[in-house]
Amino acid sequence: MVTMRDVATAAGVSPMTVSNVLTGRRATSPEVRRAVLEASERLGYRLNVAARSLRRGRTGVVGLAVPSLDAPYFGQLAGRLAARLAREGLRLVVEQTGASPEGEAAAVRDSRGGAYDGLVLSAVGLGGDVRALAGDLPVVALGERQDLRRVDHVGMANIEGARAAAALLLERGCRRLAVVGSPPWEQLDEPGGHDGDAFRLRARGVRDAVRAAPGARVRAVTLGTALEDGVRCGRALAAGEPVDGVVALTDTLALGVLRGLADGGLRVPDDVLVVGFDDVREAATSVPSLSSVAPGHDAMVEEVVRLLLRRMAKPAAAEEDVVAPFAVVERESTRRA
Amino acid sequence: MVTMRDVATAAGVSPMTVSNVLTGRRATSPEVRRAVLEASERLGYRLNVAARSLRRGRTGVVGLAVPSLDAPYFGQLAGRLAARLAREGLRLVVEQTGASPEGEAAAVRDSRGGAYDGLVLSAVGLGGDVRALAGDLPVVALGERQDLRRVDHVGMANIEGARAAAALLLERGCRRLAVVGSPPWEQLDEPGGHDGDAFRLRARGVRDAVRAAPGARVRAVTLGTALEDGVRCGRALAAGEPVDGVVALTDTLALGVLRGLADGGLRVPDDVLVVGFDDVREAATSVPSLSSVAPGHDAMVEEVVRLLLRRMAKPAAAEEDVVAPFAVVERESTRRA
DNA sequence: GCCGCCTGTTGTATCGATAAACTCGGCGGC
DNA sequence: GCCGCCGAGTTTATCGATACAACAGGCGGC
Repeated sequence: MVTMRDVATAAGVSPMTVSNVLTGRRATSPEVRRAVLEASERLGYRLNVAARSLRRGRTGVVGLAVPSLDAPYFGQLAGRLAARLAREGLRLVVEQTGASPEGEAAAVRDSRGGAYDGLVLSAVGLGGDVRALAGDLPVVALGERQDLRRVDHVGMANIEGARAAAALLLERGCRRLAVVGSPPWEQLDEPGGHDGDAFRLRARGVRDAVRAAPGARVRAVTLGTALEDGVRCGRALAAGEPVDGVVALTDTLALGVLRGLADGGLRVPDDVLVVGFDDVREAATSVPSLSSVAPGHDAMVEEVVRLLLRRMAKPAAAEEDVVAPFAVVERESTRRA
Repeated sequence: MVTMRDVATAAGVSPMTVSNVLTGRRATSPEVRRAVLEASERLGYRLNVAARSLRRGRTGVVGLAVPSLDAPYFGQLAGRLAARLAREGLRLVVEQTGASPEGEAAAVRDSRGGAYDGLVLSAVGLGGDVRALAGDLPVVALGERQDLRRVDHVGMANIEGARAAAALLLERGCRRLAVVGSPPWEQLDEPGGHDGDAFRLRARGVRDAVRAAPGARVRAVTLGTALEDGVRCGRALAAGEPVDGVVALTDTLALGVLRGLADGGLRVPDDVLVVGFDDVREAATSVPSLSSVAPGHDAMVEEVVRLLLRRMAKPAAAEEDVVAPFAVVERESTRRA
């Protein structure tokens, strides 16, 4: 392996000068600079990032821990965040937690080893005192565990957004709704275990809207959260007691539901209206295109970066909890003929 | 920051003993082990990965560089690969190259800094001597640049797969085909610039199949490679000279085409048949579901890991170039009523 | 003409973990 | 009863880059 010392020897200067030339942190004479760059090029020198970050105590890398990499929502989040952080001179690396509290805790703990200057944690299961786990590592949480304490947090308007989504269906005349992805109805207000997760909050929003609509009913159908689970829910809905509107708590589920309803012979929007949540890119181009709650992706990414940079600069700053503005985007899946 | 020395002092042993207890590389007495673990826990000790990898020369991390994180194909690849590498005790981190040769070259160069023990490069634009760029870093390339020299490579059966996809349409009676995502037809055999990329290879496969079918014609429609570009292609096809079969060179394009054709009032499969390539998860659940060429994802991941581990163990081994077996998966989009 | 200052360069110590060599008490073998 | 060996632990040196202080030399000011 070629080290700075090798380059220094080849260029006839000290290692420190090589460092100065390559980082540009100190002035160097043009001749020396040229000699160093030439030697570095010729030897194929590569800076050792482990050595640098050991010495500097920083890496210039931000981690993003997501439940799974193959869900469109997280992929799109990662893409946006990577692009935004690049503008700050930071690299993003993404890793997968497997959607388990243990995986998420491990991601936080491991990140304290100094591999990242900061961590964006898209938590679905982890609760409790994340700050204690994170130590002095700057962490910004996404997702909706109410008991994510003492960390900066960027949230969505889950309740309000879902309420608006359900209200849209009700406005379009639906009276027999189904919620796909909701926890069992009777658990919505229980504290404990999963209190505060996005699914529960969104389900509450739907319930609120239904309660406010005279004559409307709603039932929960839940078989998981993956695309294929949505398909199964859609089939179950087509086969069971008739419904005229479906609120799917994520777009991934909603896209599955579209498929499942088609399997069961129901047409959207002719027989049933469907609305999703998250406004993933695919929602705009599915057949039929999917109405969805857009949680303000760009604003969220902006806030995540702002909070992260602020905490990296001021470790002791007070925690912030911000919620991005949402919008309901109406598309074919809720448009009455 | 709590270091090993701090833990050692607290436990009344030497730092080396702490290291031995925590890594388990040497036997230690039960009492000492307990004392060390207790102290480590109490002080909230976290191993510094920079220091470890500086000393060890390895990190236990494999990098995956993909053009973009928000394309379903790459997200799904990342998910699969992460899961598979976890079984080998390796972590995967993913980064985005922006689909540019510069971004890809930068990913390779940066990875030589010792951040990763190996790199999986999903290249779309990078050509030339990747080995020279990579130096001693183990690299396994995915994607189809023919001039990716002197690196291990896991490929798809692009020509054969695309030929089979087109053959499927021809078998179903299509005679006026369109290829979406193809380079301009007259460039298919040109050497140079982009010779060998997946789109060109796949387009050639389509051409081969059409040439072998008496009376069949084909034209290329290309406006980009993103989902939205597929939509525009679909609309253009619906508006232009009639076609009865579409080969989209990626599933992402194909899903867009389905939407675009619907916009143009054409029904799939009644008016037009559509087949994609990649067999992303969404293909199984779109409406209509999408026939696609499955490039053998699991086999590919298996081979990638095998080649990577082999090269990490034997840096001087001869380069291998393997191609996974493909299969055409037929779904609704090519099924005649 | 001497002094302080500025610019460019160099030694030295250090970041934290660990490989390798070394120490020491106990124990079985001949 | 002595020797060599083994297990458990310690010491020392090192991985590669860089913060920091020290240092050489040129130059303008009084």
